[in-house]
Amino acid sequence: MTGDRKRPAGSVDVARLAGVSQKTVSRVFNNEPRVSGETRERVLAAARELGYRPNSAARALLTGRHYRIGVVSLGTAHFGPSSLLVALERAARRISYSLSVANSFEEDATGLKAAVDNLLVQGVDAIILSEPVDDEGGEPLVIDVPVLALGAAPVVQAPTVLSVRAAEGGDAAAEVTRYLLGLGHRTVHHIAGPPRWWAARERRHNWHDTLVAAGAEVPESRSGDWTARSGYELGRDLARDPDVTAIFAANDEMAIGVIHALHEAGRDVPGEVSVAGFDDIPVAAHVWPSLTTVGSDNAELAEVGLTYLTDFLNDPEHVPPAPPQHVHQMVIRNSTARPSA
Amino acid sequence: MTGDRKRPAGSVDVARLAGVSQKTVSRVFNNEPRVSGETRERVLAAARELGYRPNSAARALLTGRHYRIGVVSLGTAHFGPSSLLVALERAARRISYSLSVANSFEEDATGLKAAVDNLLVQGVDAIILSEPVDDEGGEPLVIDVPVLALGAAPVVQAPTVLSVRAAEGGDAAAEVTRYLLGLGHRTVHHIAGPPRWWAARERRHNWHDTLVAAGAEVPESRSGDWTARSGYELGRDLARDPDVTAIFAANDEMAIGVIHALHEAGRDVPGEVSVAGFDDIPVAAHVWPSLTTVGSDNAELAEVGLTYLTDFLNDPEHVPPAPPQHVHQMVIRNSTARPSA
DNA sequence: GGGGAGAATGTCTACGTAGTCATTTCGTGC
DNA sequence: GCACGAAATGACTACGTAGACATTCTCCCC
Repeated sequence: MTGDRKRPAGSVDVARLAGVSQKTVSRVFNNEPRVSGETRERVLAAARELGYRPNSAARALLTGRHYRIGVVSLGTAHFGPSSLLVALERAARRISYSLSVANSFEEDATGLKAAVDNLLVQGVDAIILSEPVDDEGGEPLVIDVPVLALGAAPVVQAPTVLSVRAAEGGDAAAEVTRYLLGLGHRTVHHIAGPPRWWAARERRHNWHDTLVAAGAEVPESRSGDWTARSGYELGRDLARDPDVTAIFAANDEMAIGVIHALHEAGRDVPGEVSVAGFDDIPVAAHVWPSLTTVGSDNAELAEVGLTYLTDFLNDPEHVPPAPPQHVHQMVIRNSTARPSA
Repeated sequence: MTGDRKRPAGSVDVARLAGVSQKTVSRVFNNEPRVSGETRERVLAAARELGYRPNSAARALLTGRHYRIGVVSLGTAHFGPSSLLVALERAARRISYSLSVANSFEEDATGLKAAVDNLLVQGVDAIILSEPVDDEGGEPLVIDVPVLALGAAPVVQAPTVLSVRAAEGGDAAAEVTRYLLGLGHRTVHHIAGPPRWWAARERRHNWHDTLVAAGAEVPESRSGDWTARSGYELGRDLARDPDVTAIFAANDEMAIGVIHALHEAGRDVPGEVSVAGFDDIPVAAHVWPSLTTVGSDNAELAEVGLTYLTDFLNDPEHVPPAPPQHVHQMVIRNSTARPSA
């Protein structure tokens, strides 16, 4: 009945059907004020009949705005990045933006640049670096749209670089380390994340400084790759050392791997060795023993960061003075205890 | 030195600098054959100097192709969907497509429609439904681009609906159930996923049919929400029932929750109760006890599905006769064993 | 050296929308 | 009933690219 439409209806078709000019259709769909209620109704009815949908490409061509934000995530399905991505999409959609994703894969040295280029080519109004890594190559990444870095500001050259920082005194890694020392452990061993990652370096750094400040011996730390498997492998070495009574892993999955290794070696957790993780992944409360860890509210981080970013996009002159902050929350469960004896 | 460019360079600017026509620039950037090597060089040099990047919006406006694929994922950070998303992006980028994500949130009944609309508005060449859920409303979802359903074909009305199916005889849930029965368990209890989810229904269905085929009693199954917490809560009930000796959870996280509940109730796993999961998440090998589960190669699923889809987009007349298939692989670990006496 | 084929490049145009500015319509006061 | 400002609408145009078609150039052969 409606006739087959070879190509989708445009605002001109809607205008013809509604008996108005194309410009008026444009006005209706952009919620411009100078349109009478009756005309608006008529246009909307016509649009509905034709199944009209504004052409985003034409709009972007003309205005230069895409209403799309690119997110550089990492090529992993770890809980942190994944939940952040979900939260970002949700926050973006609420303000009528859409999200494009590009992953920077660990094994590919040029991954970050390739991911960013992929986003720039398709047209994005800004780029969010979720869990940034540093480019090893040394030459800074050139990005010609504003950048929001979540958690850190890596070496990028962009018109504007915004960031969401950890709250003052909210060094979560330090808090965990202090907590373990406070239980009576002589020192705390650390299993770090890959050093390329800003988050991994920061956690290691805070752990290190906390030990030094407390006058505790600083054991050598070794780096895993965030996976439970890497935690397991590094954990087997630690399990052999009877002096090890407390281990802080840079994320929960490695912590779970460490506990696995300790179990296998016959060392009780937390009886002989305390283990703490980082992230508070959903299973952390349900593994055996349940994991002491630090959670962060990724939903809020995404919401706050995205608002900060789009506020800037809408009014670049008016950069908020202070970047928003992000807080962590330690959760004490059963994988940590006072040292025996 | 390069002078400030208020707006980014276009192909016209490049053409002027290179001393050629705009159309020739277009040819170079589209790898068209009729361009001499020397001209190509000159154009590329000019483009480099100006920092030229083809305007995707203009191209999309003219050609109607966006080289962008929309993925409807779910608003969760579970391993299955997340790893699939990562794999899809990787596969898409390899063939010069980009990916837009929209999440359909569980709590929002209109989530699926809203997610799809968000994708359609921004312009995508096709939509991938990862882990589809059925719209409860009953009225089918109308999508005016081709759709690829991974794992199932939900009720959508689209010009083309492709799907990737489970391989023949690859009923992974059936395989797990048979395996548990084969160990000597009288029957197998099941903790299902949310019934809206196609995957949850299918696993439950296969579990059910396998029990019936084996002449085993079919216990009532209850549904969780994929989280470890829901598995824990449902598991507490099962832990009280001494007849329960084998439990098959619809995903690994719920299985971990179930084991938690059993531990708490003092029931040994796998000594008294065997528990199997589904997905083979990375920590499954490292929890205590390590988890018997079923893994699937999401990277391959993404690769195969995306190739199938883009082949179709490039040549719609030539639909491959049979949809590609997807295989699962059972991994037996320490959470399952023969029933004790 | 004229002709011709094919390679290389150019000209012109349309895609669908929103900005700019012009024009029409409406309501109000006198 | 006329002037006048504001509200409502319209006409025209540009955005950056690629398709269709035209034109020029190159090389080779008789």
